[in-house]
Amino acid sequence: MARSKPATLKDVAALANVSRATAARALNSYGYVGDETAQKVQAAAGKLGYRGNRLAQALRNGQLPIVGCILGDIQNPFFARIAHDIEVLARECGYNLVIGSSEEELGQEVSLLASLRSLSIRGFIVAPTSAENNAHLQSLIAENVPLILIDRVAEGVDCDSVVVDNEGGARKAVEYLIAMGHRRIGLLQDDMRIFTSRERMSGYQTALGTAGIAPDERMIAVSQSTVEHAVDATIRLFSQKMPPTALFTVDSLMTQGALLAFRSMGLSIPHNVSLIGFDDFNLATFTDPQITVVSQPVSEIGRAAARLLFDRLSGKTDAPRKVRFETKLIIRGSVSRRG
Amino acid sequence: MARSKPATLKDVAALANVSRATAARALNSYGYVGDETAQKVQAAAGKLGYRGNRLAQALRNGQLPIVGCILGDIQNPFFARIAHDIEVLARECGYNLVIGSSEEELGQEVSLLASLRSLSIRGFIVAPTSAENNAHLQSLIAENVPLILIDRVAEGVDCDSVVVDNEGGARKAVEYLIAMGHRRIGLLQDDMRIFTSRERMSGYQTALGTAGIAPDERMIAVSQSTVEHAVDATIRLFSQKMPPTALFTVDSLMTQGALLAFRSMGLSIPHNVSLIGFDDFNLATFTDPQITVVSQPVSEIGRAAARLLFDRLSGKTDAPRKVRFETKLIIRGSVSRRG
DNA sequence: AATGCGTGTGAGATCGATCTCACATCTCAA
DNA sequence: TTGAGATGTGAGATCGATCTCACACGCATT
Repeated sequence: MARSKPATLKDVAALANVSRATAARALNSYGYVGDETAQKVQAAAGKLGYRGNRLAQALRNGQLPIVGCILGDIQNPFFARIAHDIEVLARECGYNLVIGSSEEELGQEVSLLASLRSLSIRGFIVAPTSAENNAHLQSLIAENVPLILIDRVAEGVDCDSVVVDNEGGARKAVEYLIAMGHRRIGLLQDDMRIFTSRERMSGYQTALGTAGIAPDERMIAVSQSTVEHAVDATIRLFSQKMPPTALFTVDSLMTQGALLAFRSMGLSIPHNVSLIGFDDFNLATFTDPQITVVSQPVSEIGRAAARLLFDRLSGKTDAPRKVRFETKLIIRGSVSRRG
Repeated sequence: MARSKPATLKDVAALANVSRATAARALNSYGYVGDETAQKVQAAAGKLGYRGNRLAQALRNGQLPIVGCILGDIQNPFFARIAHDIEVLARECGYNLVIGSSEEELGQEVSLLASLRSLSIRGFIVAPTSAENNAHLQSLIAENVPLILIDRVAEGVDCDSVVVDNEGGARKAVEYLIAMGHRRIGLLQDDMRIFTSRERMSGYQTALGTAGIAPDERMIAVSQSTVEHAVDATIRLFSQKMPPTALFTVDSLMTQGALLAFRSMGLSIPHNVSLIGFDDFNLATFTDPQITVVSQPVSEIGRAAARLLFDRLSGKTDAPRKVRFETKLIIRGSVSRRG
C-alpha cells in the first residue's frame, strides 16, 4: 500500500495557497500574519494532519527535545522509579526520554553517551559507573551540555547532582549492628568503582573503626547488583569457618538475594544471622521477620534531578547545585541481639 | 568558555582540502576515492573528533535509528524486564531506545505515540492500553511503520505480536482453587480496557462456569496496577460480610498489594485466605508461606518482541507473526484446602 | 586521432522547518 | 503629498549529511 508520507509544511502551504514562510508563521504564531490567512493555514494543516517534523526543527535550531538518561539497570526498582519520575516530568515539559543501561560497564556508558550526543540531545541525567574515569562527562561540561549526576558523583565533574547520604546511612546501620552486640559484620557490596558502593563501604568501615573492630576482608563480598549474583556471593560469604553474624547489603536487589541465600542455606533470620539492607523495598515488611533497612527518599531523587535538568534547559546558569538527601534507619525485625 | 560546536563534515573537508562530497565518500567508503585523499580525510576527521550528526543523516534518509517503546509502567518489574531486554538488543543493533509510560491512559498513549512519530522513529513496541480504541495504531500500520504489540493485542491491528496464554493461565489458577474446595473466589483485576485483564478475567469466569459456580460481581475488585491501589481494593473486597475465601490477582504488583492488605487486616495465608497471583516475582518464594503463582516467561517476551521488530526493520515483509508463550501454574504454599 | 572506459573529484540539490531579508501595502501625521 | 511606521507576504539561505550529476584526467583500444 502506498504509505502516504506524512504531510510537510510545503504541503500545507500549497493547500492554503501561501508560501512556506507564511504557513510557518501561522502555525507557530510569530511575526505578522493576516487573520484570514492564519485560518486558511490552520484549516489546511488540520485537513492534512500536519505534524511538524521534529527532526528538521531540531536540525535547524540545533537540538532535539529529548533528554537522555543513563542508569545502571532499569530492572533495579530504585532506578525504575527514578526513570519513571524523570519520564513524567519530561513529558510535562514536552520532552521525550531516551533510556540506556550502562550495566555498570564504563565502556557501555561511554559509547552510549557518544551515541546519544550525536543525536544532539539536549541534556543528560547520568548515574556514572565510575568515580574516576569520566573524561566523557567532563567533555559534556566543557561543551556546555546540561548534565545532572544522579545517585553518584564523579570526581572533577562540576555539575548539578542529586545523591543521598550513603556514608551516614551505612554508618548508622553498622553502628546499630554493633550496638546489638555484633562484631563479625559482613558487607555485601557492589563493585568498588561505583560511588555509592564506595561511600557505603566507607560508612561501614568508619563504624567498625570507631567501635575498635579491626577490618577483616573475609567479611566483605563483592557481587553484581542482581538477585542471582547476590545469592551466590552471600553463600560464599557464609560458607566460611567463621562466617559473619550479621550482614549489611548495599542495595535492595542484593538484600533480596541475601534473603534467598540464607533460606537456601537454612540460616534463619534473625536467629542465625542478622540483616540490614540499604534501600527499602515493597516486601521488606512482608517477610517474616520484616527487614530492617536504611531507606532513601527514592521518590524525591528522580524528580529533583529532572527539575535541575529542566532548570538548566530553560537557561539557568548559576553555580552547580548539589542536592543531598538524608537516609533513615528503619528498624524492623531482622536484627537480633548478640551476646 | 566558548563551547566549540562539534565538528561538521564541512570542517573535516576544509581541513583535508577536499570537497564535502569527497570527505563523505572517504568516511563512508562508497564511490571512488583516492587512497591518499582518503587518508587525509580520515586524519582530519580524527583530529577534529568528527562524529556525524545523526539528526542530519536522519533528516536526509528519513529515519532515526531509534525505536520507541510504550509500556504501561516501567515500575512494574514485568515491564522493566521487558524494557531492559529490548534496550539490550536495540543497542546491539545500533539503535537507541525511547521509552514512554502510557500509565494505562489511552490519551497518554496516543499523544506519546504522536510525539514519537514526529521524530521519524523507525519502529515501535507498544503494550496498548485499550483493545478497541486503536486508530492511532492502525494508522501506523497504514503508513508501514513497523509495530510490535507486546503483552496485549488490539482488535483490527494486524501486526506482529507477543503475548502469553492469559486465559489458560488464569483458568488453571482458578481451577486449582476450585479443586482445593474454594467456591467464593475473588478476582483482583486491572481495568477491563486492558487486554490481559480481560483475558485473565475470562479464564476466571470459564473456570467458575465449568465448575457450575455462579458468577458474583461482589467477588470482583478493580484497581490500578500499583501496590498501593491494590492494598485498598483488597481491603474493600475482604471487608464484605461474605468475603471470598480465595483471591486471584492479575499481576505481581497487585499480588504484593494483596499480601500487604491481608497482613494489615490480620488475615493469615493460607489459613484465613488463599492466594494465587499472575506473574511470578523475586520474593514470592520468600514469604511465609511461599506464594503460588501463574508464571510467564518474562525473559523471553521482550527479546522476542525486539527480534520481531529488528526483522521488520531489516526488511522482512512476510505475514504478521503472532507469538504466544505458555504460562505455568507454580504451586507453592499460599492455597489451603477448604472443606 | 578518435573513442571508450575506469578513476577521482566537486558543484549543487535534497531532506523539512525556520528565519532573515526585501518588498509590498495601507494608515496616519506633518 | 510625502514620508514614516505598521502590517503582511514571499524568496531564499540555513542547519549537516548525502547523493546525483557532470566533468576531469589517464590509459587502452580501434
